[in-house]
Amino acid sequence: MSEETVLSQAAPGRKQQQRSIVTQQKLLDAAIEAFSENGFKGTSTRDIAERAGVHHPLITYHFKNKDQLWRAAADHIFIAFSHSLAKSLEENRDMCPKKRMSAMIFAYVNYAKSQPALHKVMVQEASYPSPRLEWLIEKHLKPLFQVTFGMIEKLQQLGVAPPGNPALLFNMIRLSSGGLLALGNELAGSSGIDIENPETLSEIADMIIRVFLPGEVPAASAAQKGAAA
Amino acid sequence: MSEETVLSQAAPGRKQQQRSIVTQQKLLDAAIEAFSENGFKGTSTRDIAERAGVHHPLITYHFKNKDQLWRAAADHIFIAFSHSLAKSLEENRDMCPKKRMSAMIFAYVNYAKSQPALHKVMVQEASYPSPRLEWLIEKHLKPLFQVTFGMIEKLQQLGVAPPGNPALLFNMIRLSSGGLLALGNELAGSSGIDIENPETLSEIADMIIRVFLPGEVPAASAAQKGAAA
DNA sequence: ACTTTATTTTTCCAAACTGGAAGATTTCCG
DNA sequence: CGGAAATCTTCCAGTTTGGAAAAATAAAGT
Repeated sequence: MSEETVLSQAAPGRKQQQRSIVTQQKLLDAAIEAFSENGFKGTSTRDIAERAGVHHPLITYHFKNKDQLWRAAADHIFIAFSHSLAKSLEENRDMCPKKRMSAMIFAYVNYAKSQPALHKVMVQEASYPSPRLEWLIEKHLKPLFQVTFGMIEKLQQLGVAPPGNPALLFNMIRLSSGGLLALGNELAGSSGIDIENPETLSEIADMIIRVFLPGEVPAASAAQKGAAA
Repeated sequence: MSEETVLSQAAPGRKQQQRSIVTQQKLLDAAIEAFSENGFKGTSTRDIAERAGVHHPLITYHFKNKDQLWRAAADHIFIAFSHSLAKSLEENRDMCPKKRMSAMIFAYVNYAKSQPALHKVMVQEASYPSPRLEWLIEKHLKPLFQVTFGMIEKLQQLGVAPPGNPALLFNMIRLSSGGLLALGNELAGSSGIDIENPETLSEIADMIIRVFLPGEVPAASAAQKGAAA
């Protein structure tokens, strides 16, 4: 059953059907929504099936059980997210470090808007230790963060980002974008911030850059990247 | 039964007993913990009673029902929080605006550490619209935020805080402190950040100030407050 | 001490919901 | 058409749900 499903199914005599892919997709979308709203414990497989408009035993069929469905949903979110960041990095390969990071922040904000579950699920799972949290950290967070820490450090060396623990700085950027958008329902009422307005998104990204990357790249390293080895 | 319980009980013939206060406190603490971990829907009254080490019908007795218990728990968190902020403001009444805001950020970070539920509950409730979210916004968030928006605006006028929508700026500060601490379980594994270490807390507060309040107060307004009316 | 009230304990309920299994049925590919 | 893939229906045994009601205990108030 294709890359979407749990563990490759050895040698299936026949290829996966189109409708099956559609069903899996609907279940994944519904699962992401439900898990991000109510957490793992607070979500029932029946709730997910209902949101997907699908009979609940199909979860067993496609994903084996609730836990595997959760993992597939998390994969879905984080793989798409890291693709989105990678694409941004790729497109700005030749820009200066500050422009590259700025582009990444834009990508971050936009992805967080289209998929608020990215951050909600993290908060849900970080509430208390669990095997899922460990899995999430090892499989998705660490690899993603390692890359970013390096970028931040370089920006600090260039005087673009303020000094201090780069991991801390990165997490603040992360929360100012993803964390902010996850609060969408609250911000409208409490702060008059409308995250549905596309202009608000640019406003957020701009402010993050203004605040976290206030310096300018020295002329020496502006042309191409690599200055301090 | 005292200010802790739901709606004053007209004229009780006798005064509340000490053990009752203790029970209510235990239930509130347990409720805060449980609701912040699993959200309203994902938390059962029995789970709360168990954490409190108390028989579950006592919830009905003291708080009427699950919804009222949630509200009492939220009140408990937010009232203590706003007291903590008010105290900080009071103690630094005569300082310059930047020092005053810095002190408030310290207070914020420290409260968020001692009560991570402050932010967790917000994310939980902001997941989807609900009467609880509306109530929270109107009763606690709006009043609290109004004050802070004003402080931020003044700091922007003084050139201490970067320009832009003050509400946005404030929410970023809020997420960089409260939001960060709510992710404690994750940060240790993903970023090597140990929020149990008291030094980490100062590091966080320092960085927030460095990043969000980079400017210095002009000498003219440094002596006392009020410069621009 | 004795009555009255506040608080806790025990027991119960009816309903909804839990994750998952099993088998019948339909749809699609070759 | 034959067979595999996917879906639908039905069922289950058990737990959990929020809350009610009544019985028991502990603390005041006098």
